[in-house]
Amino acid sequence: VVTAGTTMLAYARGGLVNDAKRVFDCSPHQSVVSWTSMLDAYAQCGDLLQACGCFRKMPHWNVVTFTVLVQAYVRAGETGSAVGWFEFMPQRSSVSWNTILAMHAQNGNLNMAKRTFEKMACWDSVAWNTMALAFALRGFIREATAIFQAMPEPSLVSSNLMIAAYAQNGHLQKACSVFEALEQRDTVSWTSMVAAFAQAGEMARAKEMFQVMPRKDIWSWNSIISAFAKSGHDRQAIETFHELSSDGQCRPDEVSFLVVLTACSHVGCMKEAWSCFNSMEVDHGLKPIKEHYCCMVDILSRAGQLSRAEELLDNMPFLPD
RNA sequence: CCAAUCUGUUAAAAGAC
Repeated sequence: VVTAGTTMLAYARGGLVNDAKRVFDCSPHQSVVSWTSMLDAYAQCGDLLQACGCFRKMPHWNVVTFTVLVQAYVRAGETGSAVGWFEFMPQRSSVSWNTILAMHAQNGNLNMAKRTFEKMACWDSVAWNTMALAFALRGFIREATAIFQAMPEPSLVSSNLMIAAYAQNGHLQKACSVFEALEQRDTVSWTSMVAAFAQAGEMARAKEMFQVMPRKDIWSWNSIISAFAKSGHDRQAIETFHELSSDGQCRPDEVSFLVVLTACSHVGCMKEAWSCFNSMEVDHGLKPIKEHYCCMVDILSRAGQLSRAEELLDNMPFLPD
């Protein structure tokens, strides 16, 4: 019973809801925790209907259950229902409050974010970070800075988000200062700097950051590949993608393919695009999604291969829109 | 503390300017 939730969560993170469900069904005794993990699995894969169904079937709910449900509505973009359930739930934890706060921040609803923040009984590090983000996303970088400086206990996440906030608002130097002031850095810090230099058009320094960073994850790879593709270094993007494909630590994901297909499209290299697209499923077990098809159709159309583009659309496993 | 919340990578088009 204790490990069922953990196992299910592992499956859920990998997008393997069905496996999570199997573990759940095989558990001799289903606790609130395993029910909630199952609910979360549906929420994480974006299946709101299943999530709601799961919620209704549960024998008991607690504050975590409700919060996961609220989060499911947030992920589905159902702001009203999220708030509705948030207000309905019998108790709210700081995580519940932070969930709603983050929703308003992501929606760019600064006023609601402020109101929520003011209503909170206490502000933990997540609440402070989310509030700084709310300002940064709307371009209020001075206010974000003020929040950052007012934080009682800024965390690595706080610094990382400020690096990105400064970079996205054109303050590369400030991003660098925050990065240099860090005593501990994680992969997010480094990747944020790769993106920061790239956004400022400093590709040489972006590349250098990528090369010297102590550990790279898939986000780091995608970040540099995307930077190459956006700056017209499409051959480098494709080359780096191939390095990633033969890397021992990381495997390309859906984003990697989307980005490399874009690079192929820029250079008009249909052969390369096809071979990438095909290797997605064959070599990497990744199902192309709408965006990949879109990109391929675009490449084929530009190359004048309209019949092949149509053929691809006809063989798509989902309905075109 | 068996589950929930904050940070880095995402194509094209449209719209706005």
